[in-house]
Amino acid sequence: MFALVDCNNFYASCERVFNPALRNRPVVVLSNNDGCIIARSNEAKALGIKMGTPVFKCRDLLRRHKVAVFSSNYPLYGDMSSRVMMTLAELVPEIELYSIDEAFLDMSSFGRYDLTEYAHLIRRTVKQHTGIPVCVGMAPTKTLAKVANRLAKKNPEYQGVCILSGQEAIRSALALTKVEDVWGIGRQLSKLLYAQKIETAADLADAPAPWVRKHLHITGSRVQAELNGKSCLPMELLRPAKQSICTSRSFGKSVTTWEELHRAVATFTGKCAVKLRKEGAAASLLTVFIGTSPFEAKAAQYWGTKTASLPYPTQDSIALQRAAQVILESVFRSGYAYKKAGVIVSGLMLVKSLVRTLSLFPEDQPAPNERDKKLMLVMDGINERYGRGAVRLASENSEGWKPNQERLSPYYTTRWNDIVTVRV
DNA sequence: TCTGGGGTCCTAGGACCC
DNA sequence: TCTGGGGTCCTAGGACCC
Repeated sequence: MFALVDCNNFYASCERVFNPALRNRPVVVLSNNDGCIIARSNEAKALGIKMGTPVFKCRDLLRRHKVAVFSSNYPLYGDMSSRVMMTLAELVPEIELYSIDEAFLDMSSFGRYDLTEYAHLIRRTVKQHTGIPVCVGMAPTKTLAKVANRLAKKNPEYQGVCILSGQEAIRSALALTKVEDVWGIGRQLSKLLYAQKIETAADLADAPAPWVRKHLHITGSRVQAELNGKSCLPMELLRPAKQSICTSRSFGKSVTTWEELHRAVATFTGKCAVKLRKEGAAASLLTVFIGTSPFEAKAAQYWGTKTASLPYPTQDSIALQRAAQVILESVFRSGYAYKKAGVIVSGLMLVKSLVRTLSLFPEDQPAPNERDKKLMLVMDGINERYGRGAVRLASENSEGWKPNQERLSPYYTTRWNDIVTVRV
């Protein structure tokens, strides 16, 4: 048996933990740049606010119902997530951190336990330790555990717990689940499935396997097998090494000058470098992209992206920024109102297993700068001790492109000065 | 005025090797 | 009229997830 533990309305719940005045009030959390609604409390869902709605389209509704609106506060959500995960890790021998608000638990060693009772214990303990409400679904495969979790969320009478063991329980759960709500079946595939009159998870489980293999490929076949109780997706206890790292933002206002765009790209590159060093990885490829707003129908549109390979794999902010500037120069076109930019590092290798490839012409080969390497260590050390951004490269500067973040709550759990803040 | 960010996996096709 | 068989690597594009 697998359990899927999923936090309810996670970001909205995080905002509530430290602000009791928000209980029973509709709460929404916005995307970066305060653009879209990306989390809603149950009260906000009941008002008909849809996931992903642009704020400007429902500003009236938010005001009318006195909805509490927050910019996203990732330091808070990340910290609350690790508290939830630490609590879960104490309750079961093996846990897979699946996303910021979800974890799979291996329940195979709980044969002698009453699973329903244990699921309720998990819920109570997480609530008590962290203040975050969760739902628990259990079933013989991960995909079925997802189905179970969804039923636990949708049906208040389940009190946050749904156990699917036995054929009958599984079959009726599948009949109640629309095919587009199955994990791994997105918009495009459900369109294809509906055209074949495959409308529920039960229909998909019963569909001819060769047809599924042909049209939904290997991943779809696995989903089908998992719905039929055959476990294909094992627990993944170690997070696999990252293959790419991306930092990108929409801008608070349009950016037209080279200087502002350069500052943004330098900042994103610096953030990628920090993430690389945290991952213990070095990048051999660097991508820079910049673009105008696709929503401005009348304005001139431009989307520029370019990838360059680096002379040697590196995690050095300075080397990466130099390379990023060269790429930016080649994609930059003046005369456009830029709204977004980003940097991707890829071709990652773990530093500890890095073997330097020597050049046939060593005198031409650019060499890593040993002094800068030490500088990075010192910078990371200072920022670790005194807080993110305590020291940075001068090129990293948010002037001119800073995203909107008007409704930010305090960093309740990660910044001393914010801990004493009381908000009503 | 105002529309997110960060990832993964799979497939097909092209270029190349012997 | 007729032109092999067995591979790898890379990239772009499309699908999915949270």
